[in-house]
Amino acid sequence: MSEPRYRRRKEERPQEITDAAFAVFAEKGYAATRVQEVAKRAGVSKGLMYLYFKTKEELFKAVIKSVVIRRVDALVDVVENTDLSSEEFLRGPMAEFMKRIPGSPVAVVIRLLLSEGPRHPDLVDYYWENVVSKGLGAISRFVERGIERGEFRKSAVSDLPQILLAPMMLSTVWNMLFAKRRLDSDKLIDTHVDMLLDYIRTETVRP
Amino acid sequence: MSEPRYRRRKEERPQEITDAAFAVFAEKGYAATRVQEVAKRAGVSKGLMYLYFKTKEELFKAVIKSVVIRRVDALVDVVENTDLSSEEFLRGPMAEFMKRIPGSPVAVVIRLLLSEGPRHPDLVDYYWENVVSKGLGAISRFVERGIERGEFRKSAVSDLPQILLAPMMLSTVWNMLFAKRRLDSDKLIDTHVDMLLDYIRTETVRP
Amino acid sequence: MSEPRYRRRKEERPQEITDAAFAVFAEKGYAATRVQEVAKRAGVSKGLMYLYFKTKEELFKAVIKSVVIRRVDALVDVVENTDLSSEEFLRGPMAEFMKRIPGSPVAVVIRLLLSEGPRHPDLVDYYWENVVSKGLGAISRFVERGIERGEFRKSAVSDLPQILLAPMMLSTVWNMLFAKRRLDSDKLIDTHVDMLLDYIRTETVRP
Amino acid sequence: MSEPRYRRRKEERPQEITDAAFAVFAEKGYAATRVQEVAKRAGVSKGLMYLYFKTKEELFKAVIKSVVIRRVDALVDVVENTDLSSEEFLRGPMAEFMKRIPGSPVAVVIRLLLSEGPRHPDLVDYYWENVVSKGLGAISRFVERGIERGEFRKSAVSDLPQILLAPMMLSTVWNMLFAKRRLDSDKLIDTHVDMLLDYIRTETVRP
DNA sequence: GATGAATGAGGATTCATTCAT
DNA sequence: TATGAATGAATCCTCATTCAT
Repeated sequence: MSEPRYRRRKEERPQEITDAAFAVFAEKGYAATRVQEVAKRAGVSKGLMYLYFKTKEELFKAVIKSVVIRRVDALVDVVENTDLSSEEFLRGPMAEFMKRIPGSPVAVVIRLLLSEGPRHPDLVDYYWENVVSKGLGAISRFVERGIERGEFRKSAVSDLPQILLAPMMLSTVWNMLFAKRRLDSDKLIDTHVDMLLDYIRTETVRP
Repeated sequence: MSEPRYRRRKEERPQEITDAAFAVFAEKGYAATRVQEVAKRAGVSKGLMYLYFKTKEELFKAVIKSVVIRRVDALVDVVENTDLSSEEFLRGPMAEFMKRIPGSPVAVVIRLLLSEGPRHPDLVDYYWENVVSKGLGAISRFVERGIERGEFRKSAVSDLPQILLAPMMLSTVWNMLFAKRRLDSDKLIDTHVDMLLDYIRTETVRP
Repeated sequence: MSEPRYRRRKEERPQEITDAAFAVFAEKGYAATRVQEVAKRAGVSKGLMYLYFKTKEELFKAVIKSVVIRRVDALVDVVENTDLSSEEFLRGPMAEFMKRIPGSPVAVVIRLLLSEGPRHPDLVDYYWENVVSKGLGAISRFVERGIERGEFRKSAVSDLPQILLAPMMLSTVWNMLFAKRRLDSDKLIDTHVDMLLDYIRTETVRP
Repeated sequence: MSEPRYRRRKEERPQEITDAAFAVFAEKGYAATRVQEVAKRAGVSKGLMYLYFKTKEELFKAVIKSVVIRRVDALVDVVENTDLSSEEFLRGPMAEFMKRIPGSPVAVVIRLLLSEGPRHPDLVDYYWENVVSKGLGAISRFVERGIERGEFRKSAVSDLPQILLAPMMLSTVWNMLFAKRRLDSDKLIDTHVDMLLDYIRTETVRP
């Protein structure tokens, strides 16, 4: 009697729409994206979209947030709860994480925020609070812990957690701009981690 | 003796227009920029714009190129002709250069290319050939020269000149997104140069 | 209780729009017609026009075709299926047909094709194939049949079906140019038919 | 000292401009003609054109009139002063005249008047008075004279001088529309003259 | 709830005309 | 005079949003 499939779709609609929207925004950017096109990809009528999202801008915000929400705390949790040594953590989970970013939805979000950010300061704030500040906080704590444990020495890195992320950022931008000129993103990040460890490790490894 | 309605200034117009266009594009991005608005800022009528640039797109390309043209070879020349030691050069002119980028028109170009690039592959190619490939080439040669001179050891950096630019890139993106959350860009770059030198220098300095 | 802002009438719209467009094109010609004005006359918004016709040109073509389609085969059928004698047919249905043209939409189409034809060769071809060539073919067959039946003699008219239509054409152009200087179109055509019959009939009527 | 070539050009300018304008109008029609393009073809600057013709419309009128002025009275004179028999005149000079029209500037004028006429009633009046009414008047007088001389019988043709011009008109329109589908214009006119003579001649020629 | 027909403000572009040089 | 740089009204077309069905 009941129509569970229909009911189910109804609940999943917003997600389906933001997914479709994400895909189109990623491809064309905000301005060049037609609401119509998003509706089509979501398999939904234009009118229905406006039932869930009052304007194109609101849809845009929902898209950004939906991507962010799914990622937040992914890394943070691991940082706090790992029992690896600092070096092992950096070379392992941390490097893995950084290598994944350039090809991930986060890259798309960065691009979208770069172009639309100025007109959506609230979105930027949202991104800052939920992603960047949390992430940087975790890195800072990680470095402090390394120092406390005697694994790391004191250095400017303590105040500049961003330095860890620099190659990830470069790789992300590179991929978006010069996709056809390959950059060995993994090697870049590994080398940077090597370099960083040489720099902040207490025991000197090089002979 | 009323003011003349306009001045004839054929020579200066293109520059005046691209300058105004750069400002507006920087502020609003390509899509959100109205040709009308550019005209207004250039102190020129809408119609005149089309006398110098056939379409909005052509204007966009001209703007990008005008920025690029003015910068090209700035760094490259110095790299080739300096008589500083490799370390001095890195800490001096090279660091200076990298510190200037985030606040320069180049940052704007990067943002514009990130959002409009996919629809203007020729522009991206242009940027690649005139800026990125030249710059990376110069860095590569600089590293090789350091090795030949016995100042640097062989390392992954030889194949990854990008690693040198990573903090500059991060700083650039950071500034565009989080202008209000200050990042000590200079310290970031200096620290990175320290780290890099530690990594590739032949004589170990740390005790 | 207020009037609805608009009605949904997908089926009727194209016809309504081409009808309105025909009227405006007839009055002002293609170039001087504003899409806006057509919309207004059709009681429709500007935007809706573009839902049914992608460009002003496409609308133009649709208008021409809609007029043509409604007329095609009107005469042709009668020619093929009449059981009147050739003379009766010429003086009756054929003369009737020719007298109607100058005041009909076909006259407007001719005017539009004359001014816009060079830029729409496909339209001219369409008009040729669907109207002119069919019509001339029918006239040719009619003359041949008259000869076979012994009603008409062989003459240059067999190869020049256009000669029959000459006064119709003159009348059409006259009306469009000199509407205010009356031309007795009917008498012109009747006289021409008289003349033609005298010329091609086998039995000499005049004493 | 003096600059005769310069002076001479100055006097010929209006003619040169209307000639160039005629060519462009003939090719593109009034609306699609750019003043710029006319200036270019006349080898003159845009600004100078406006010294001779205050607006594009005025230029248009001048063009029409310049064509008309050169033709007026061409035929008329001959009609009045010939010493040929009526039949000889019809088969000779008159037929020649009609055969020339379809390929002459007059054809262009007709096309232009058809499309722009409604917005230039004064031009149409001008054309009427200087060309059509004179021409028709001459034909009428010619027919009357034939009757007086006993060469022609009384007929409807007396009141319908247009009937003589019908094939010329058809040929003219045909050429403008269907240039690529050849019509034997000369044969059409000759046949029509045959037909007409058979119709209005007093002595019956056919056996 | 769904749909997509209908709306109309907004933006790029053209081109007749003006006017500083 | 003669030029063509400069103007801006006018026009086509797009697309986010609404709303009758």
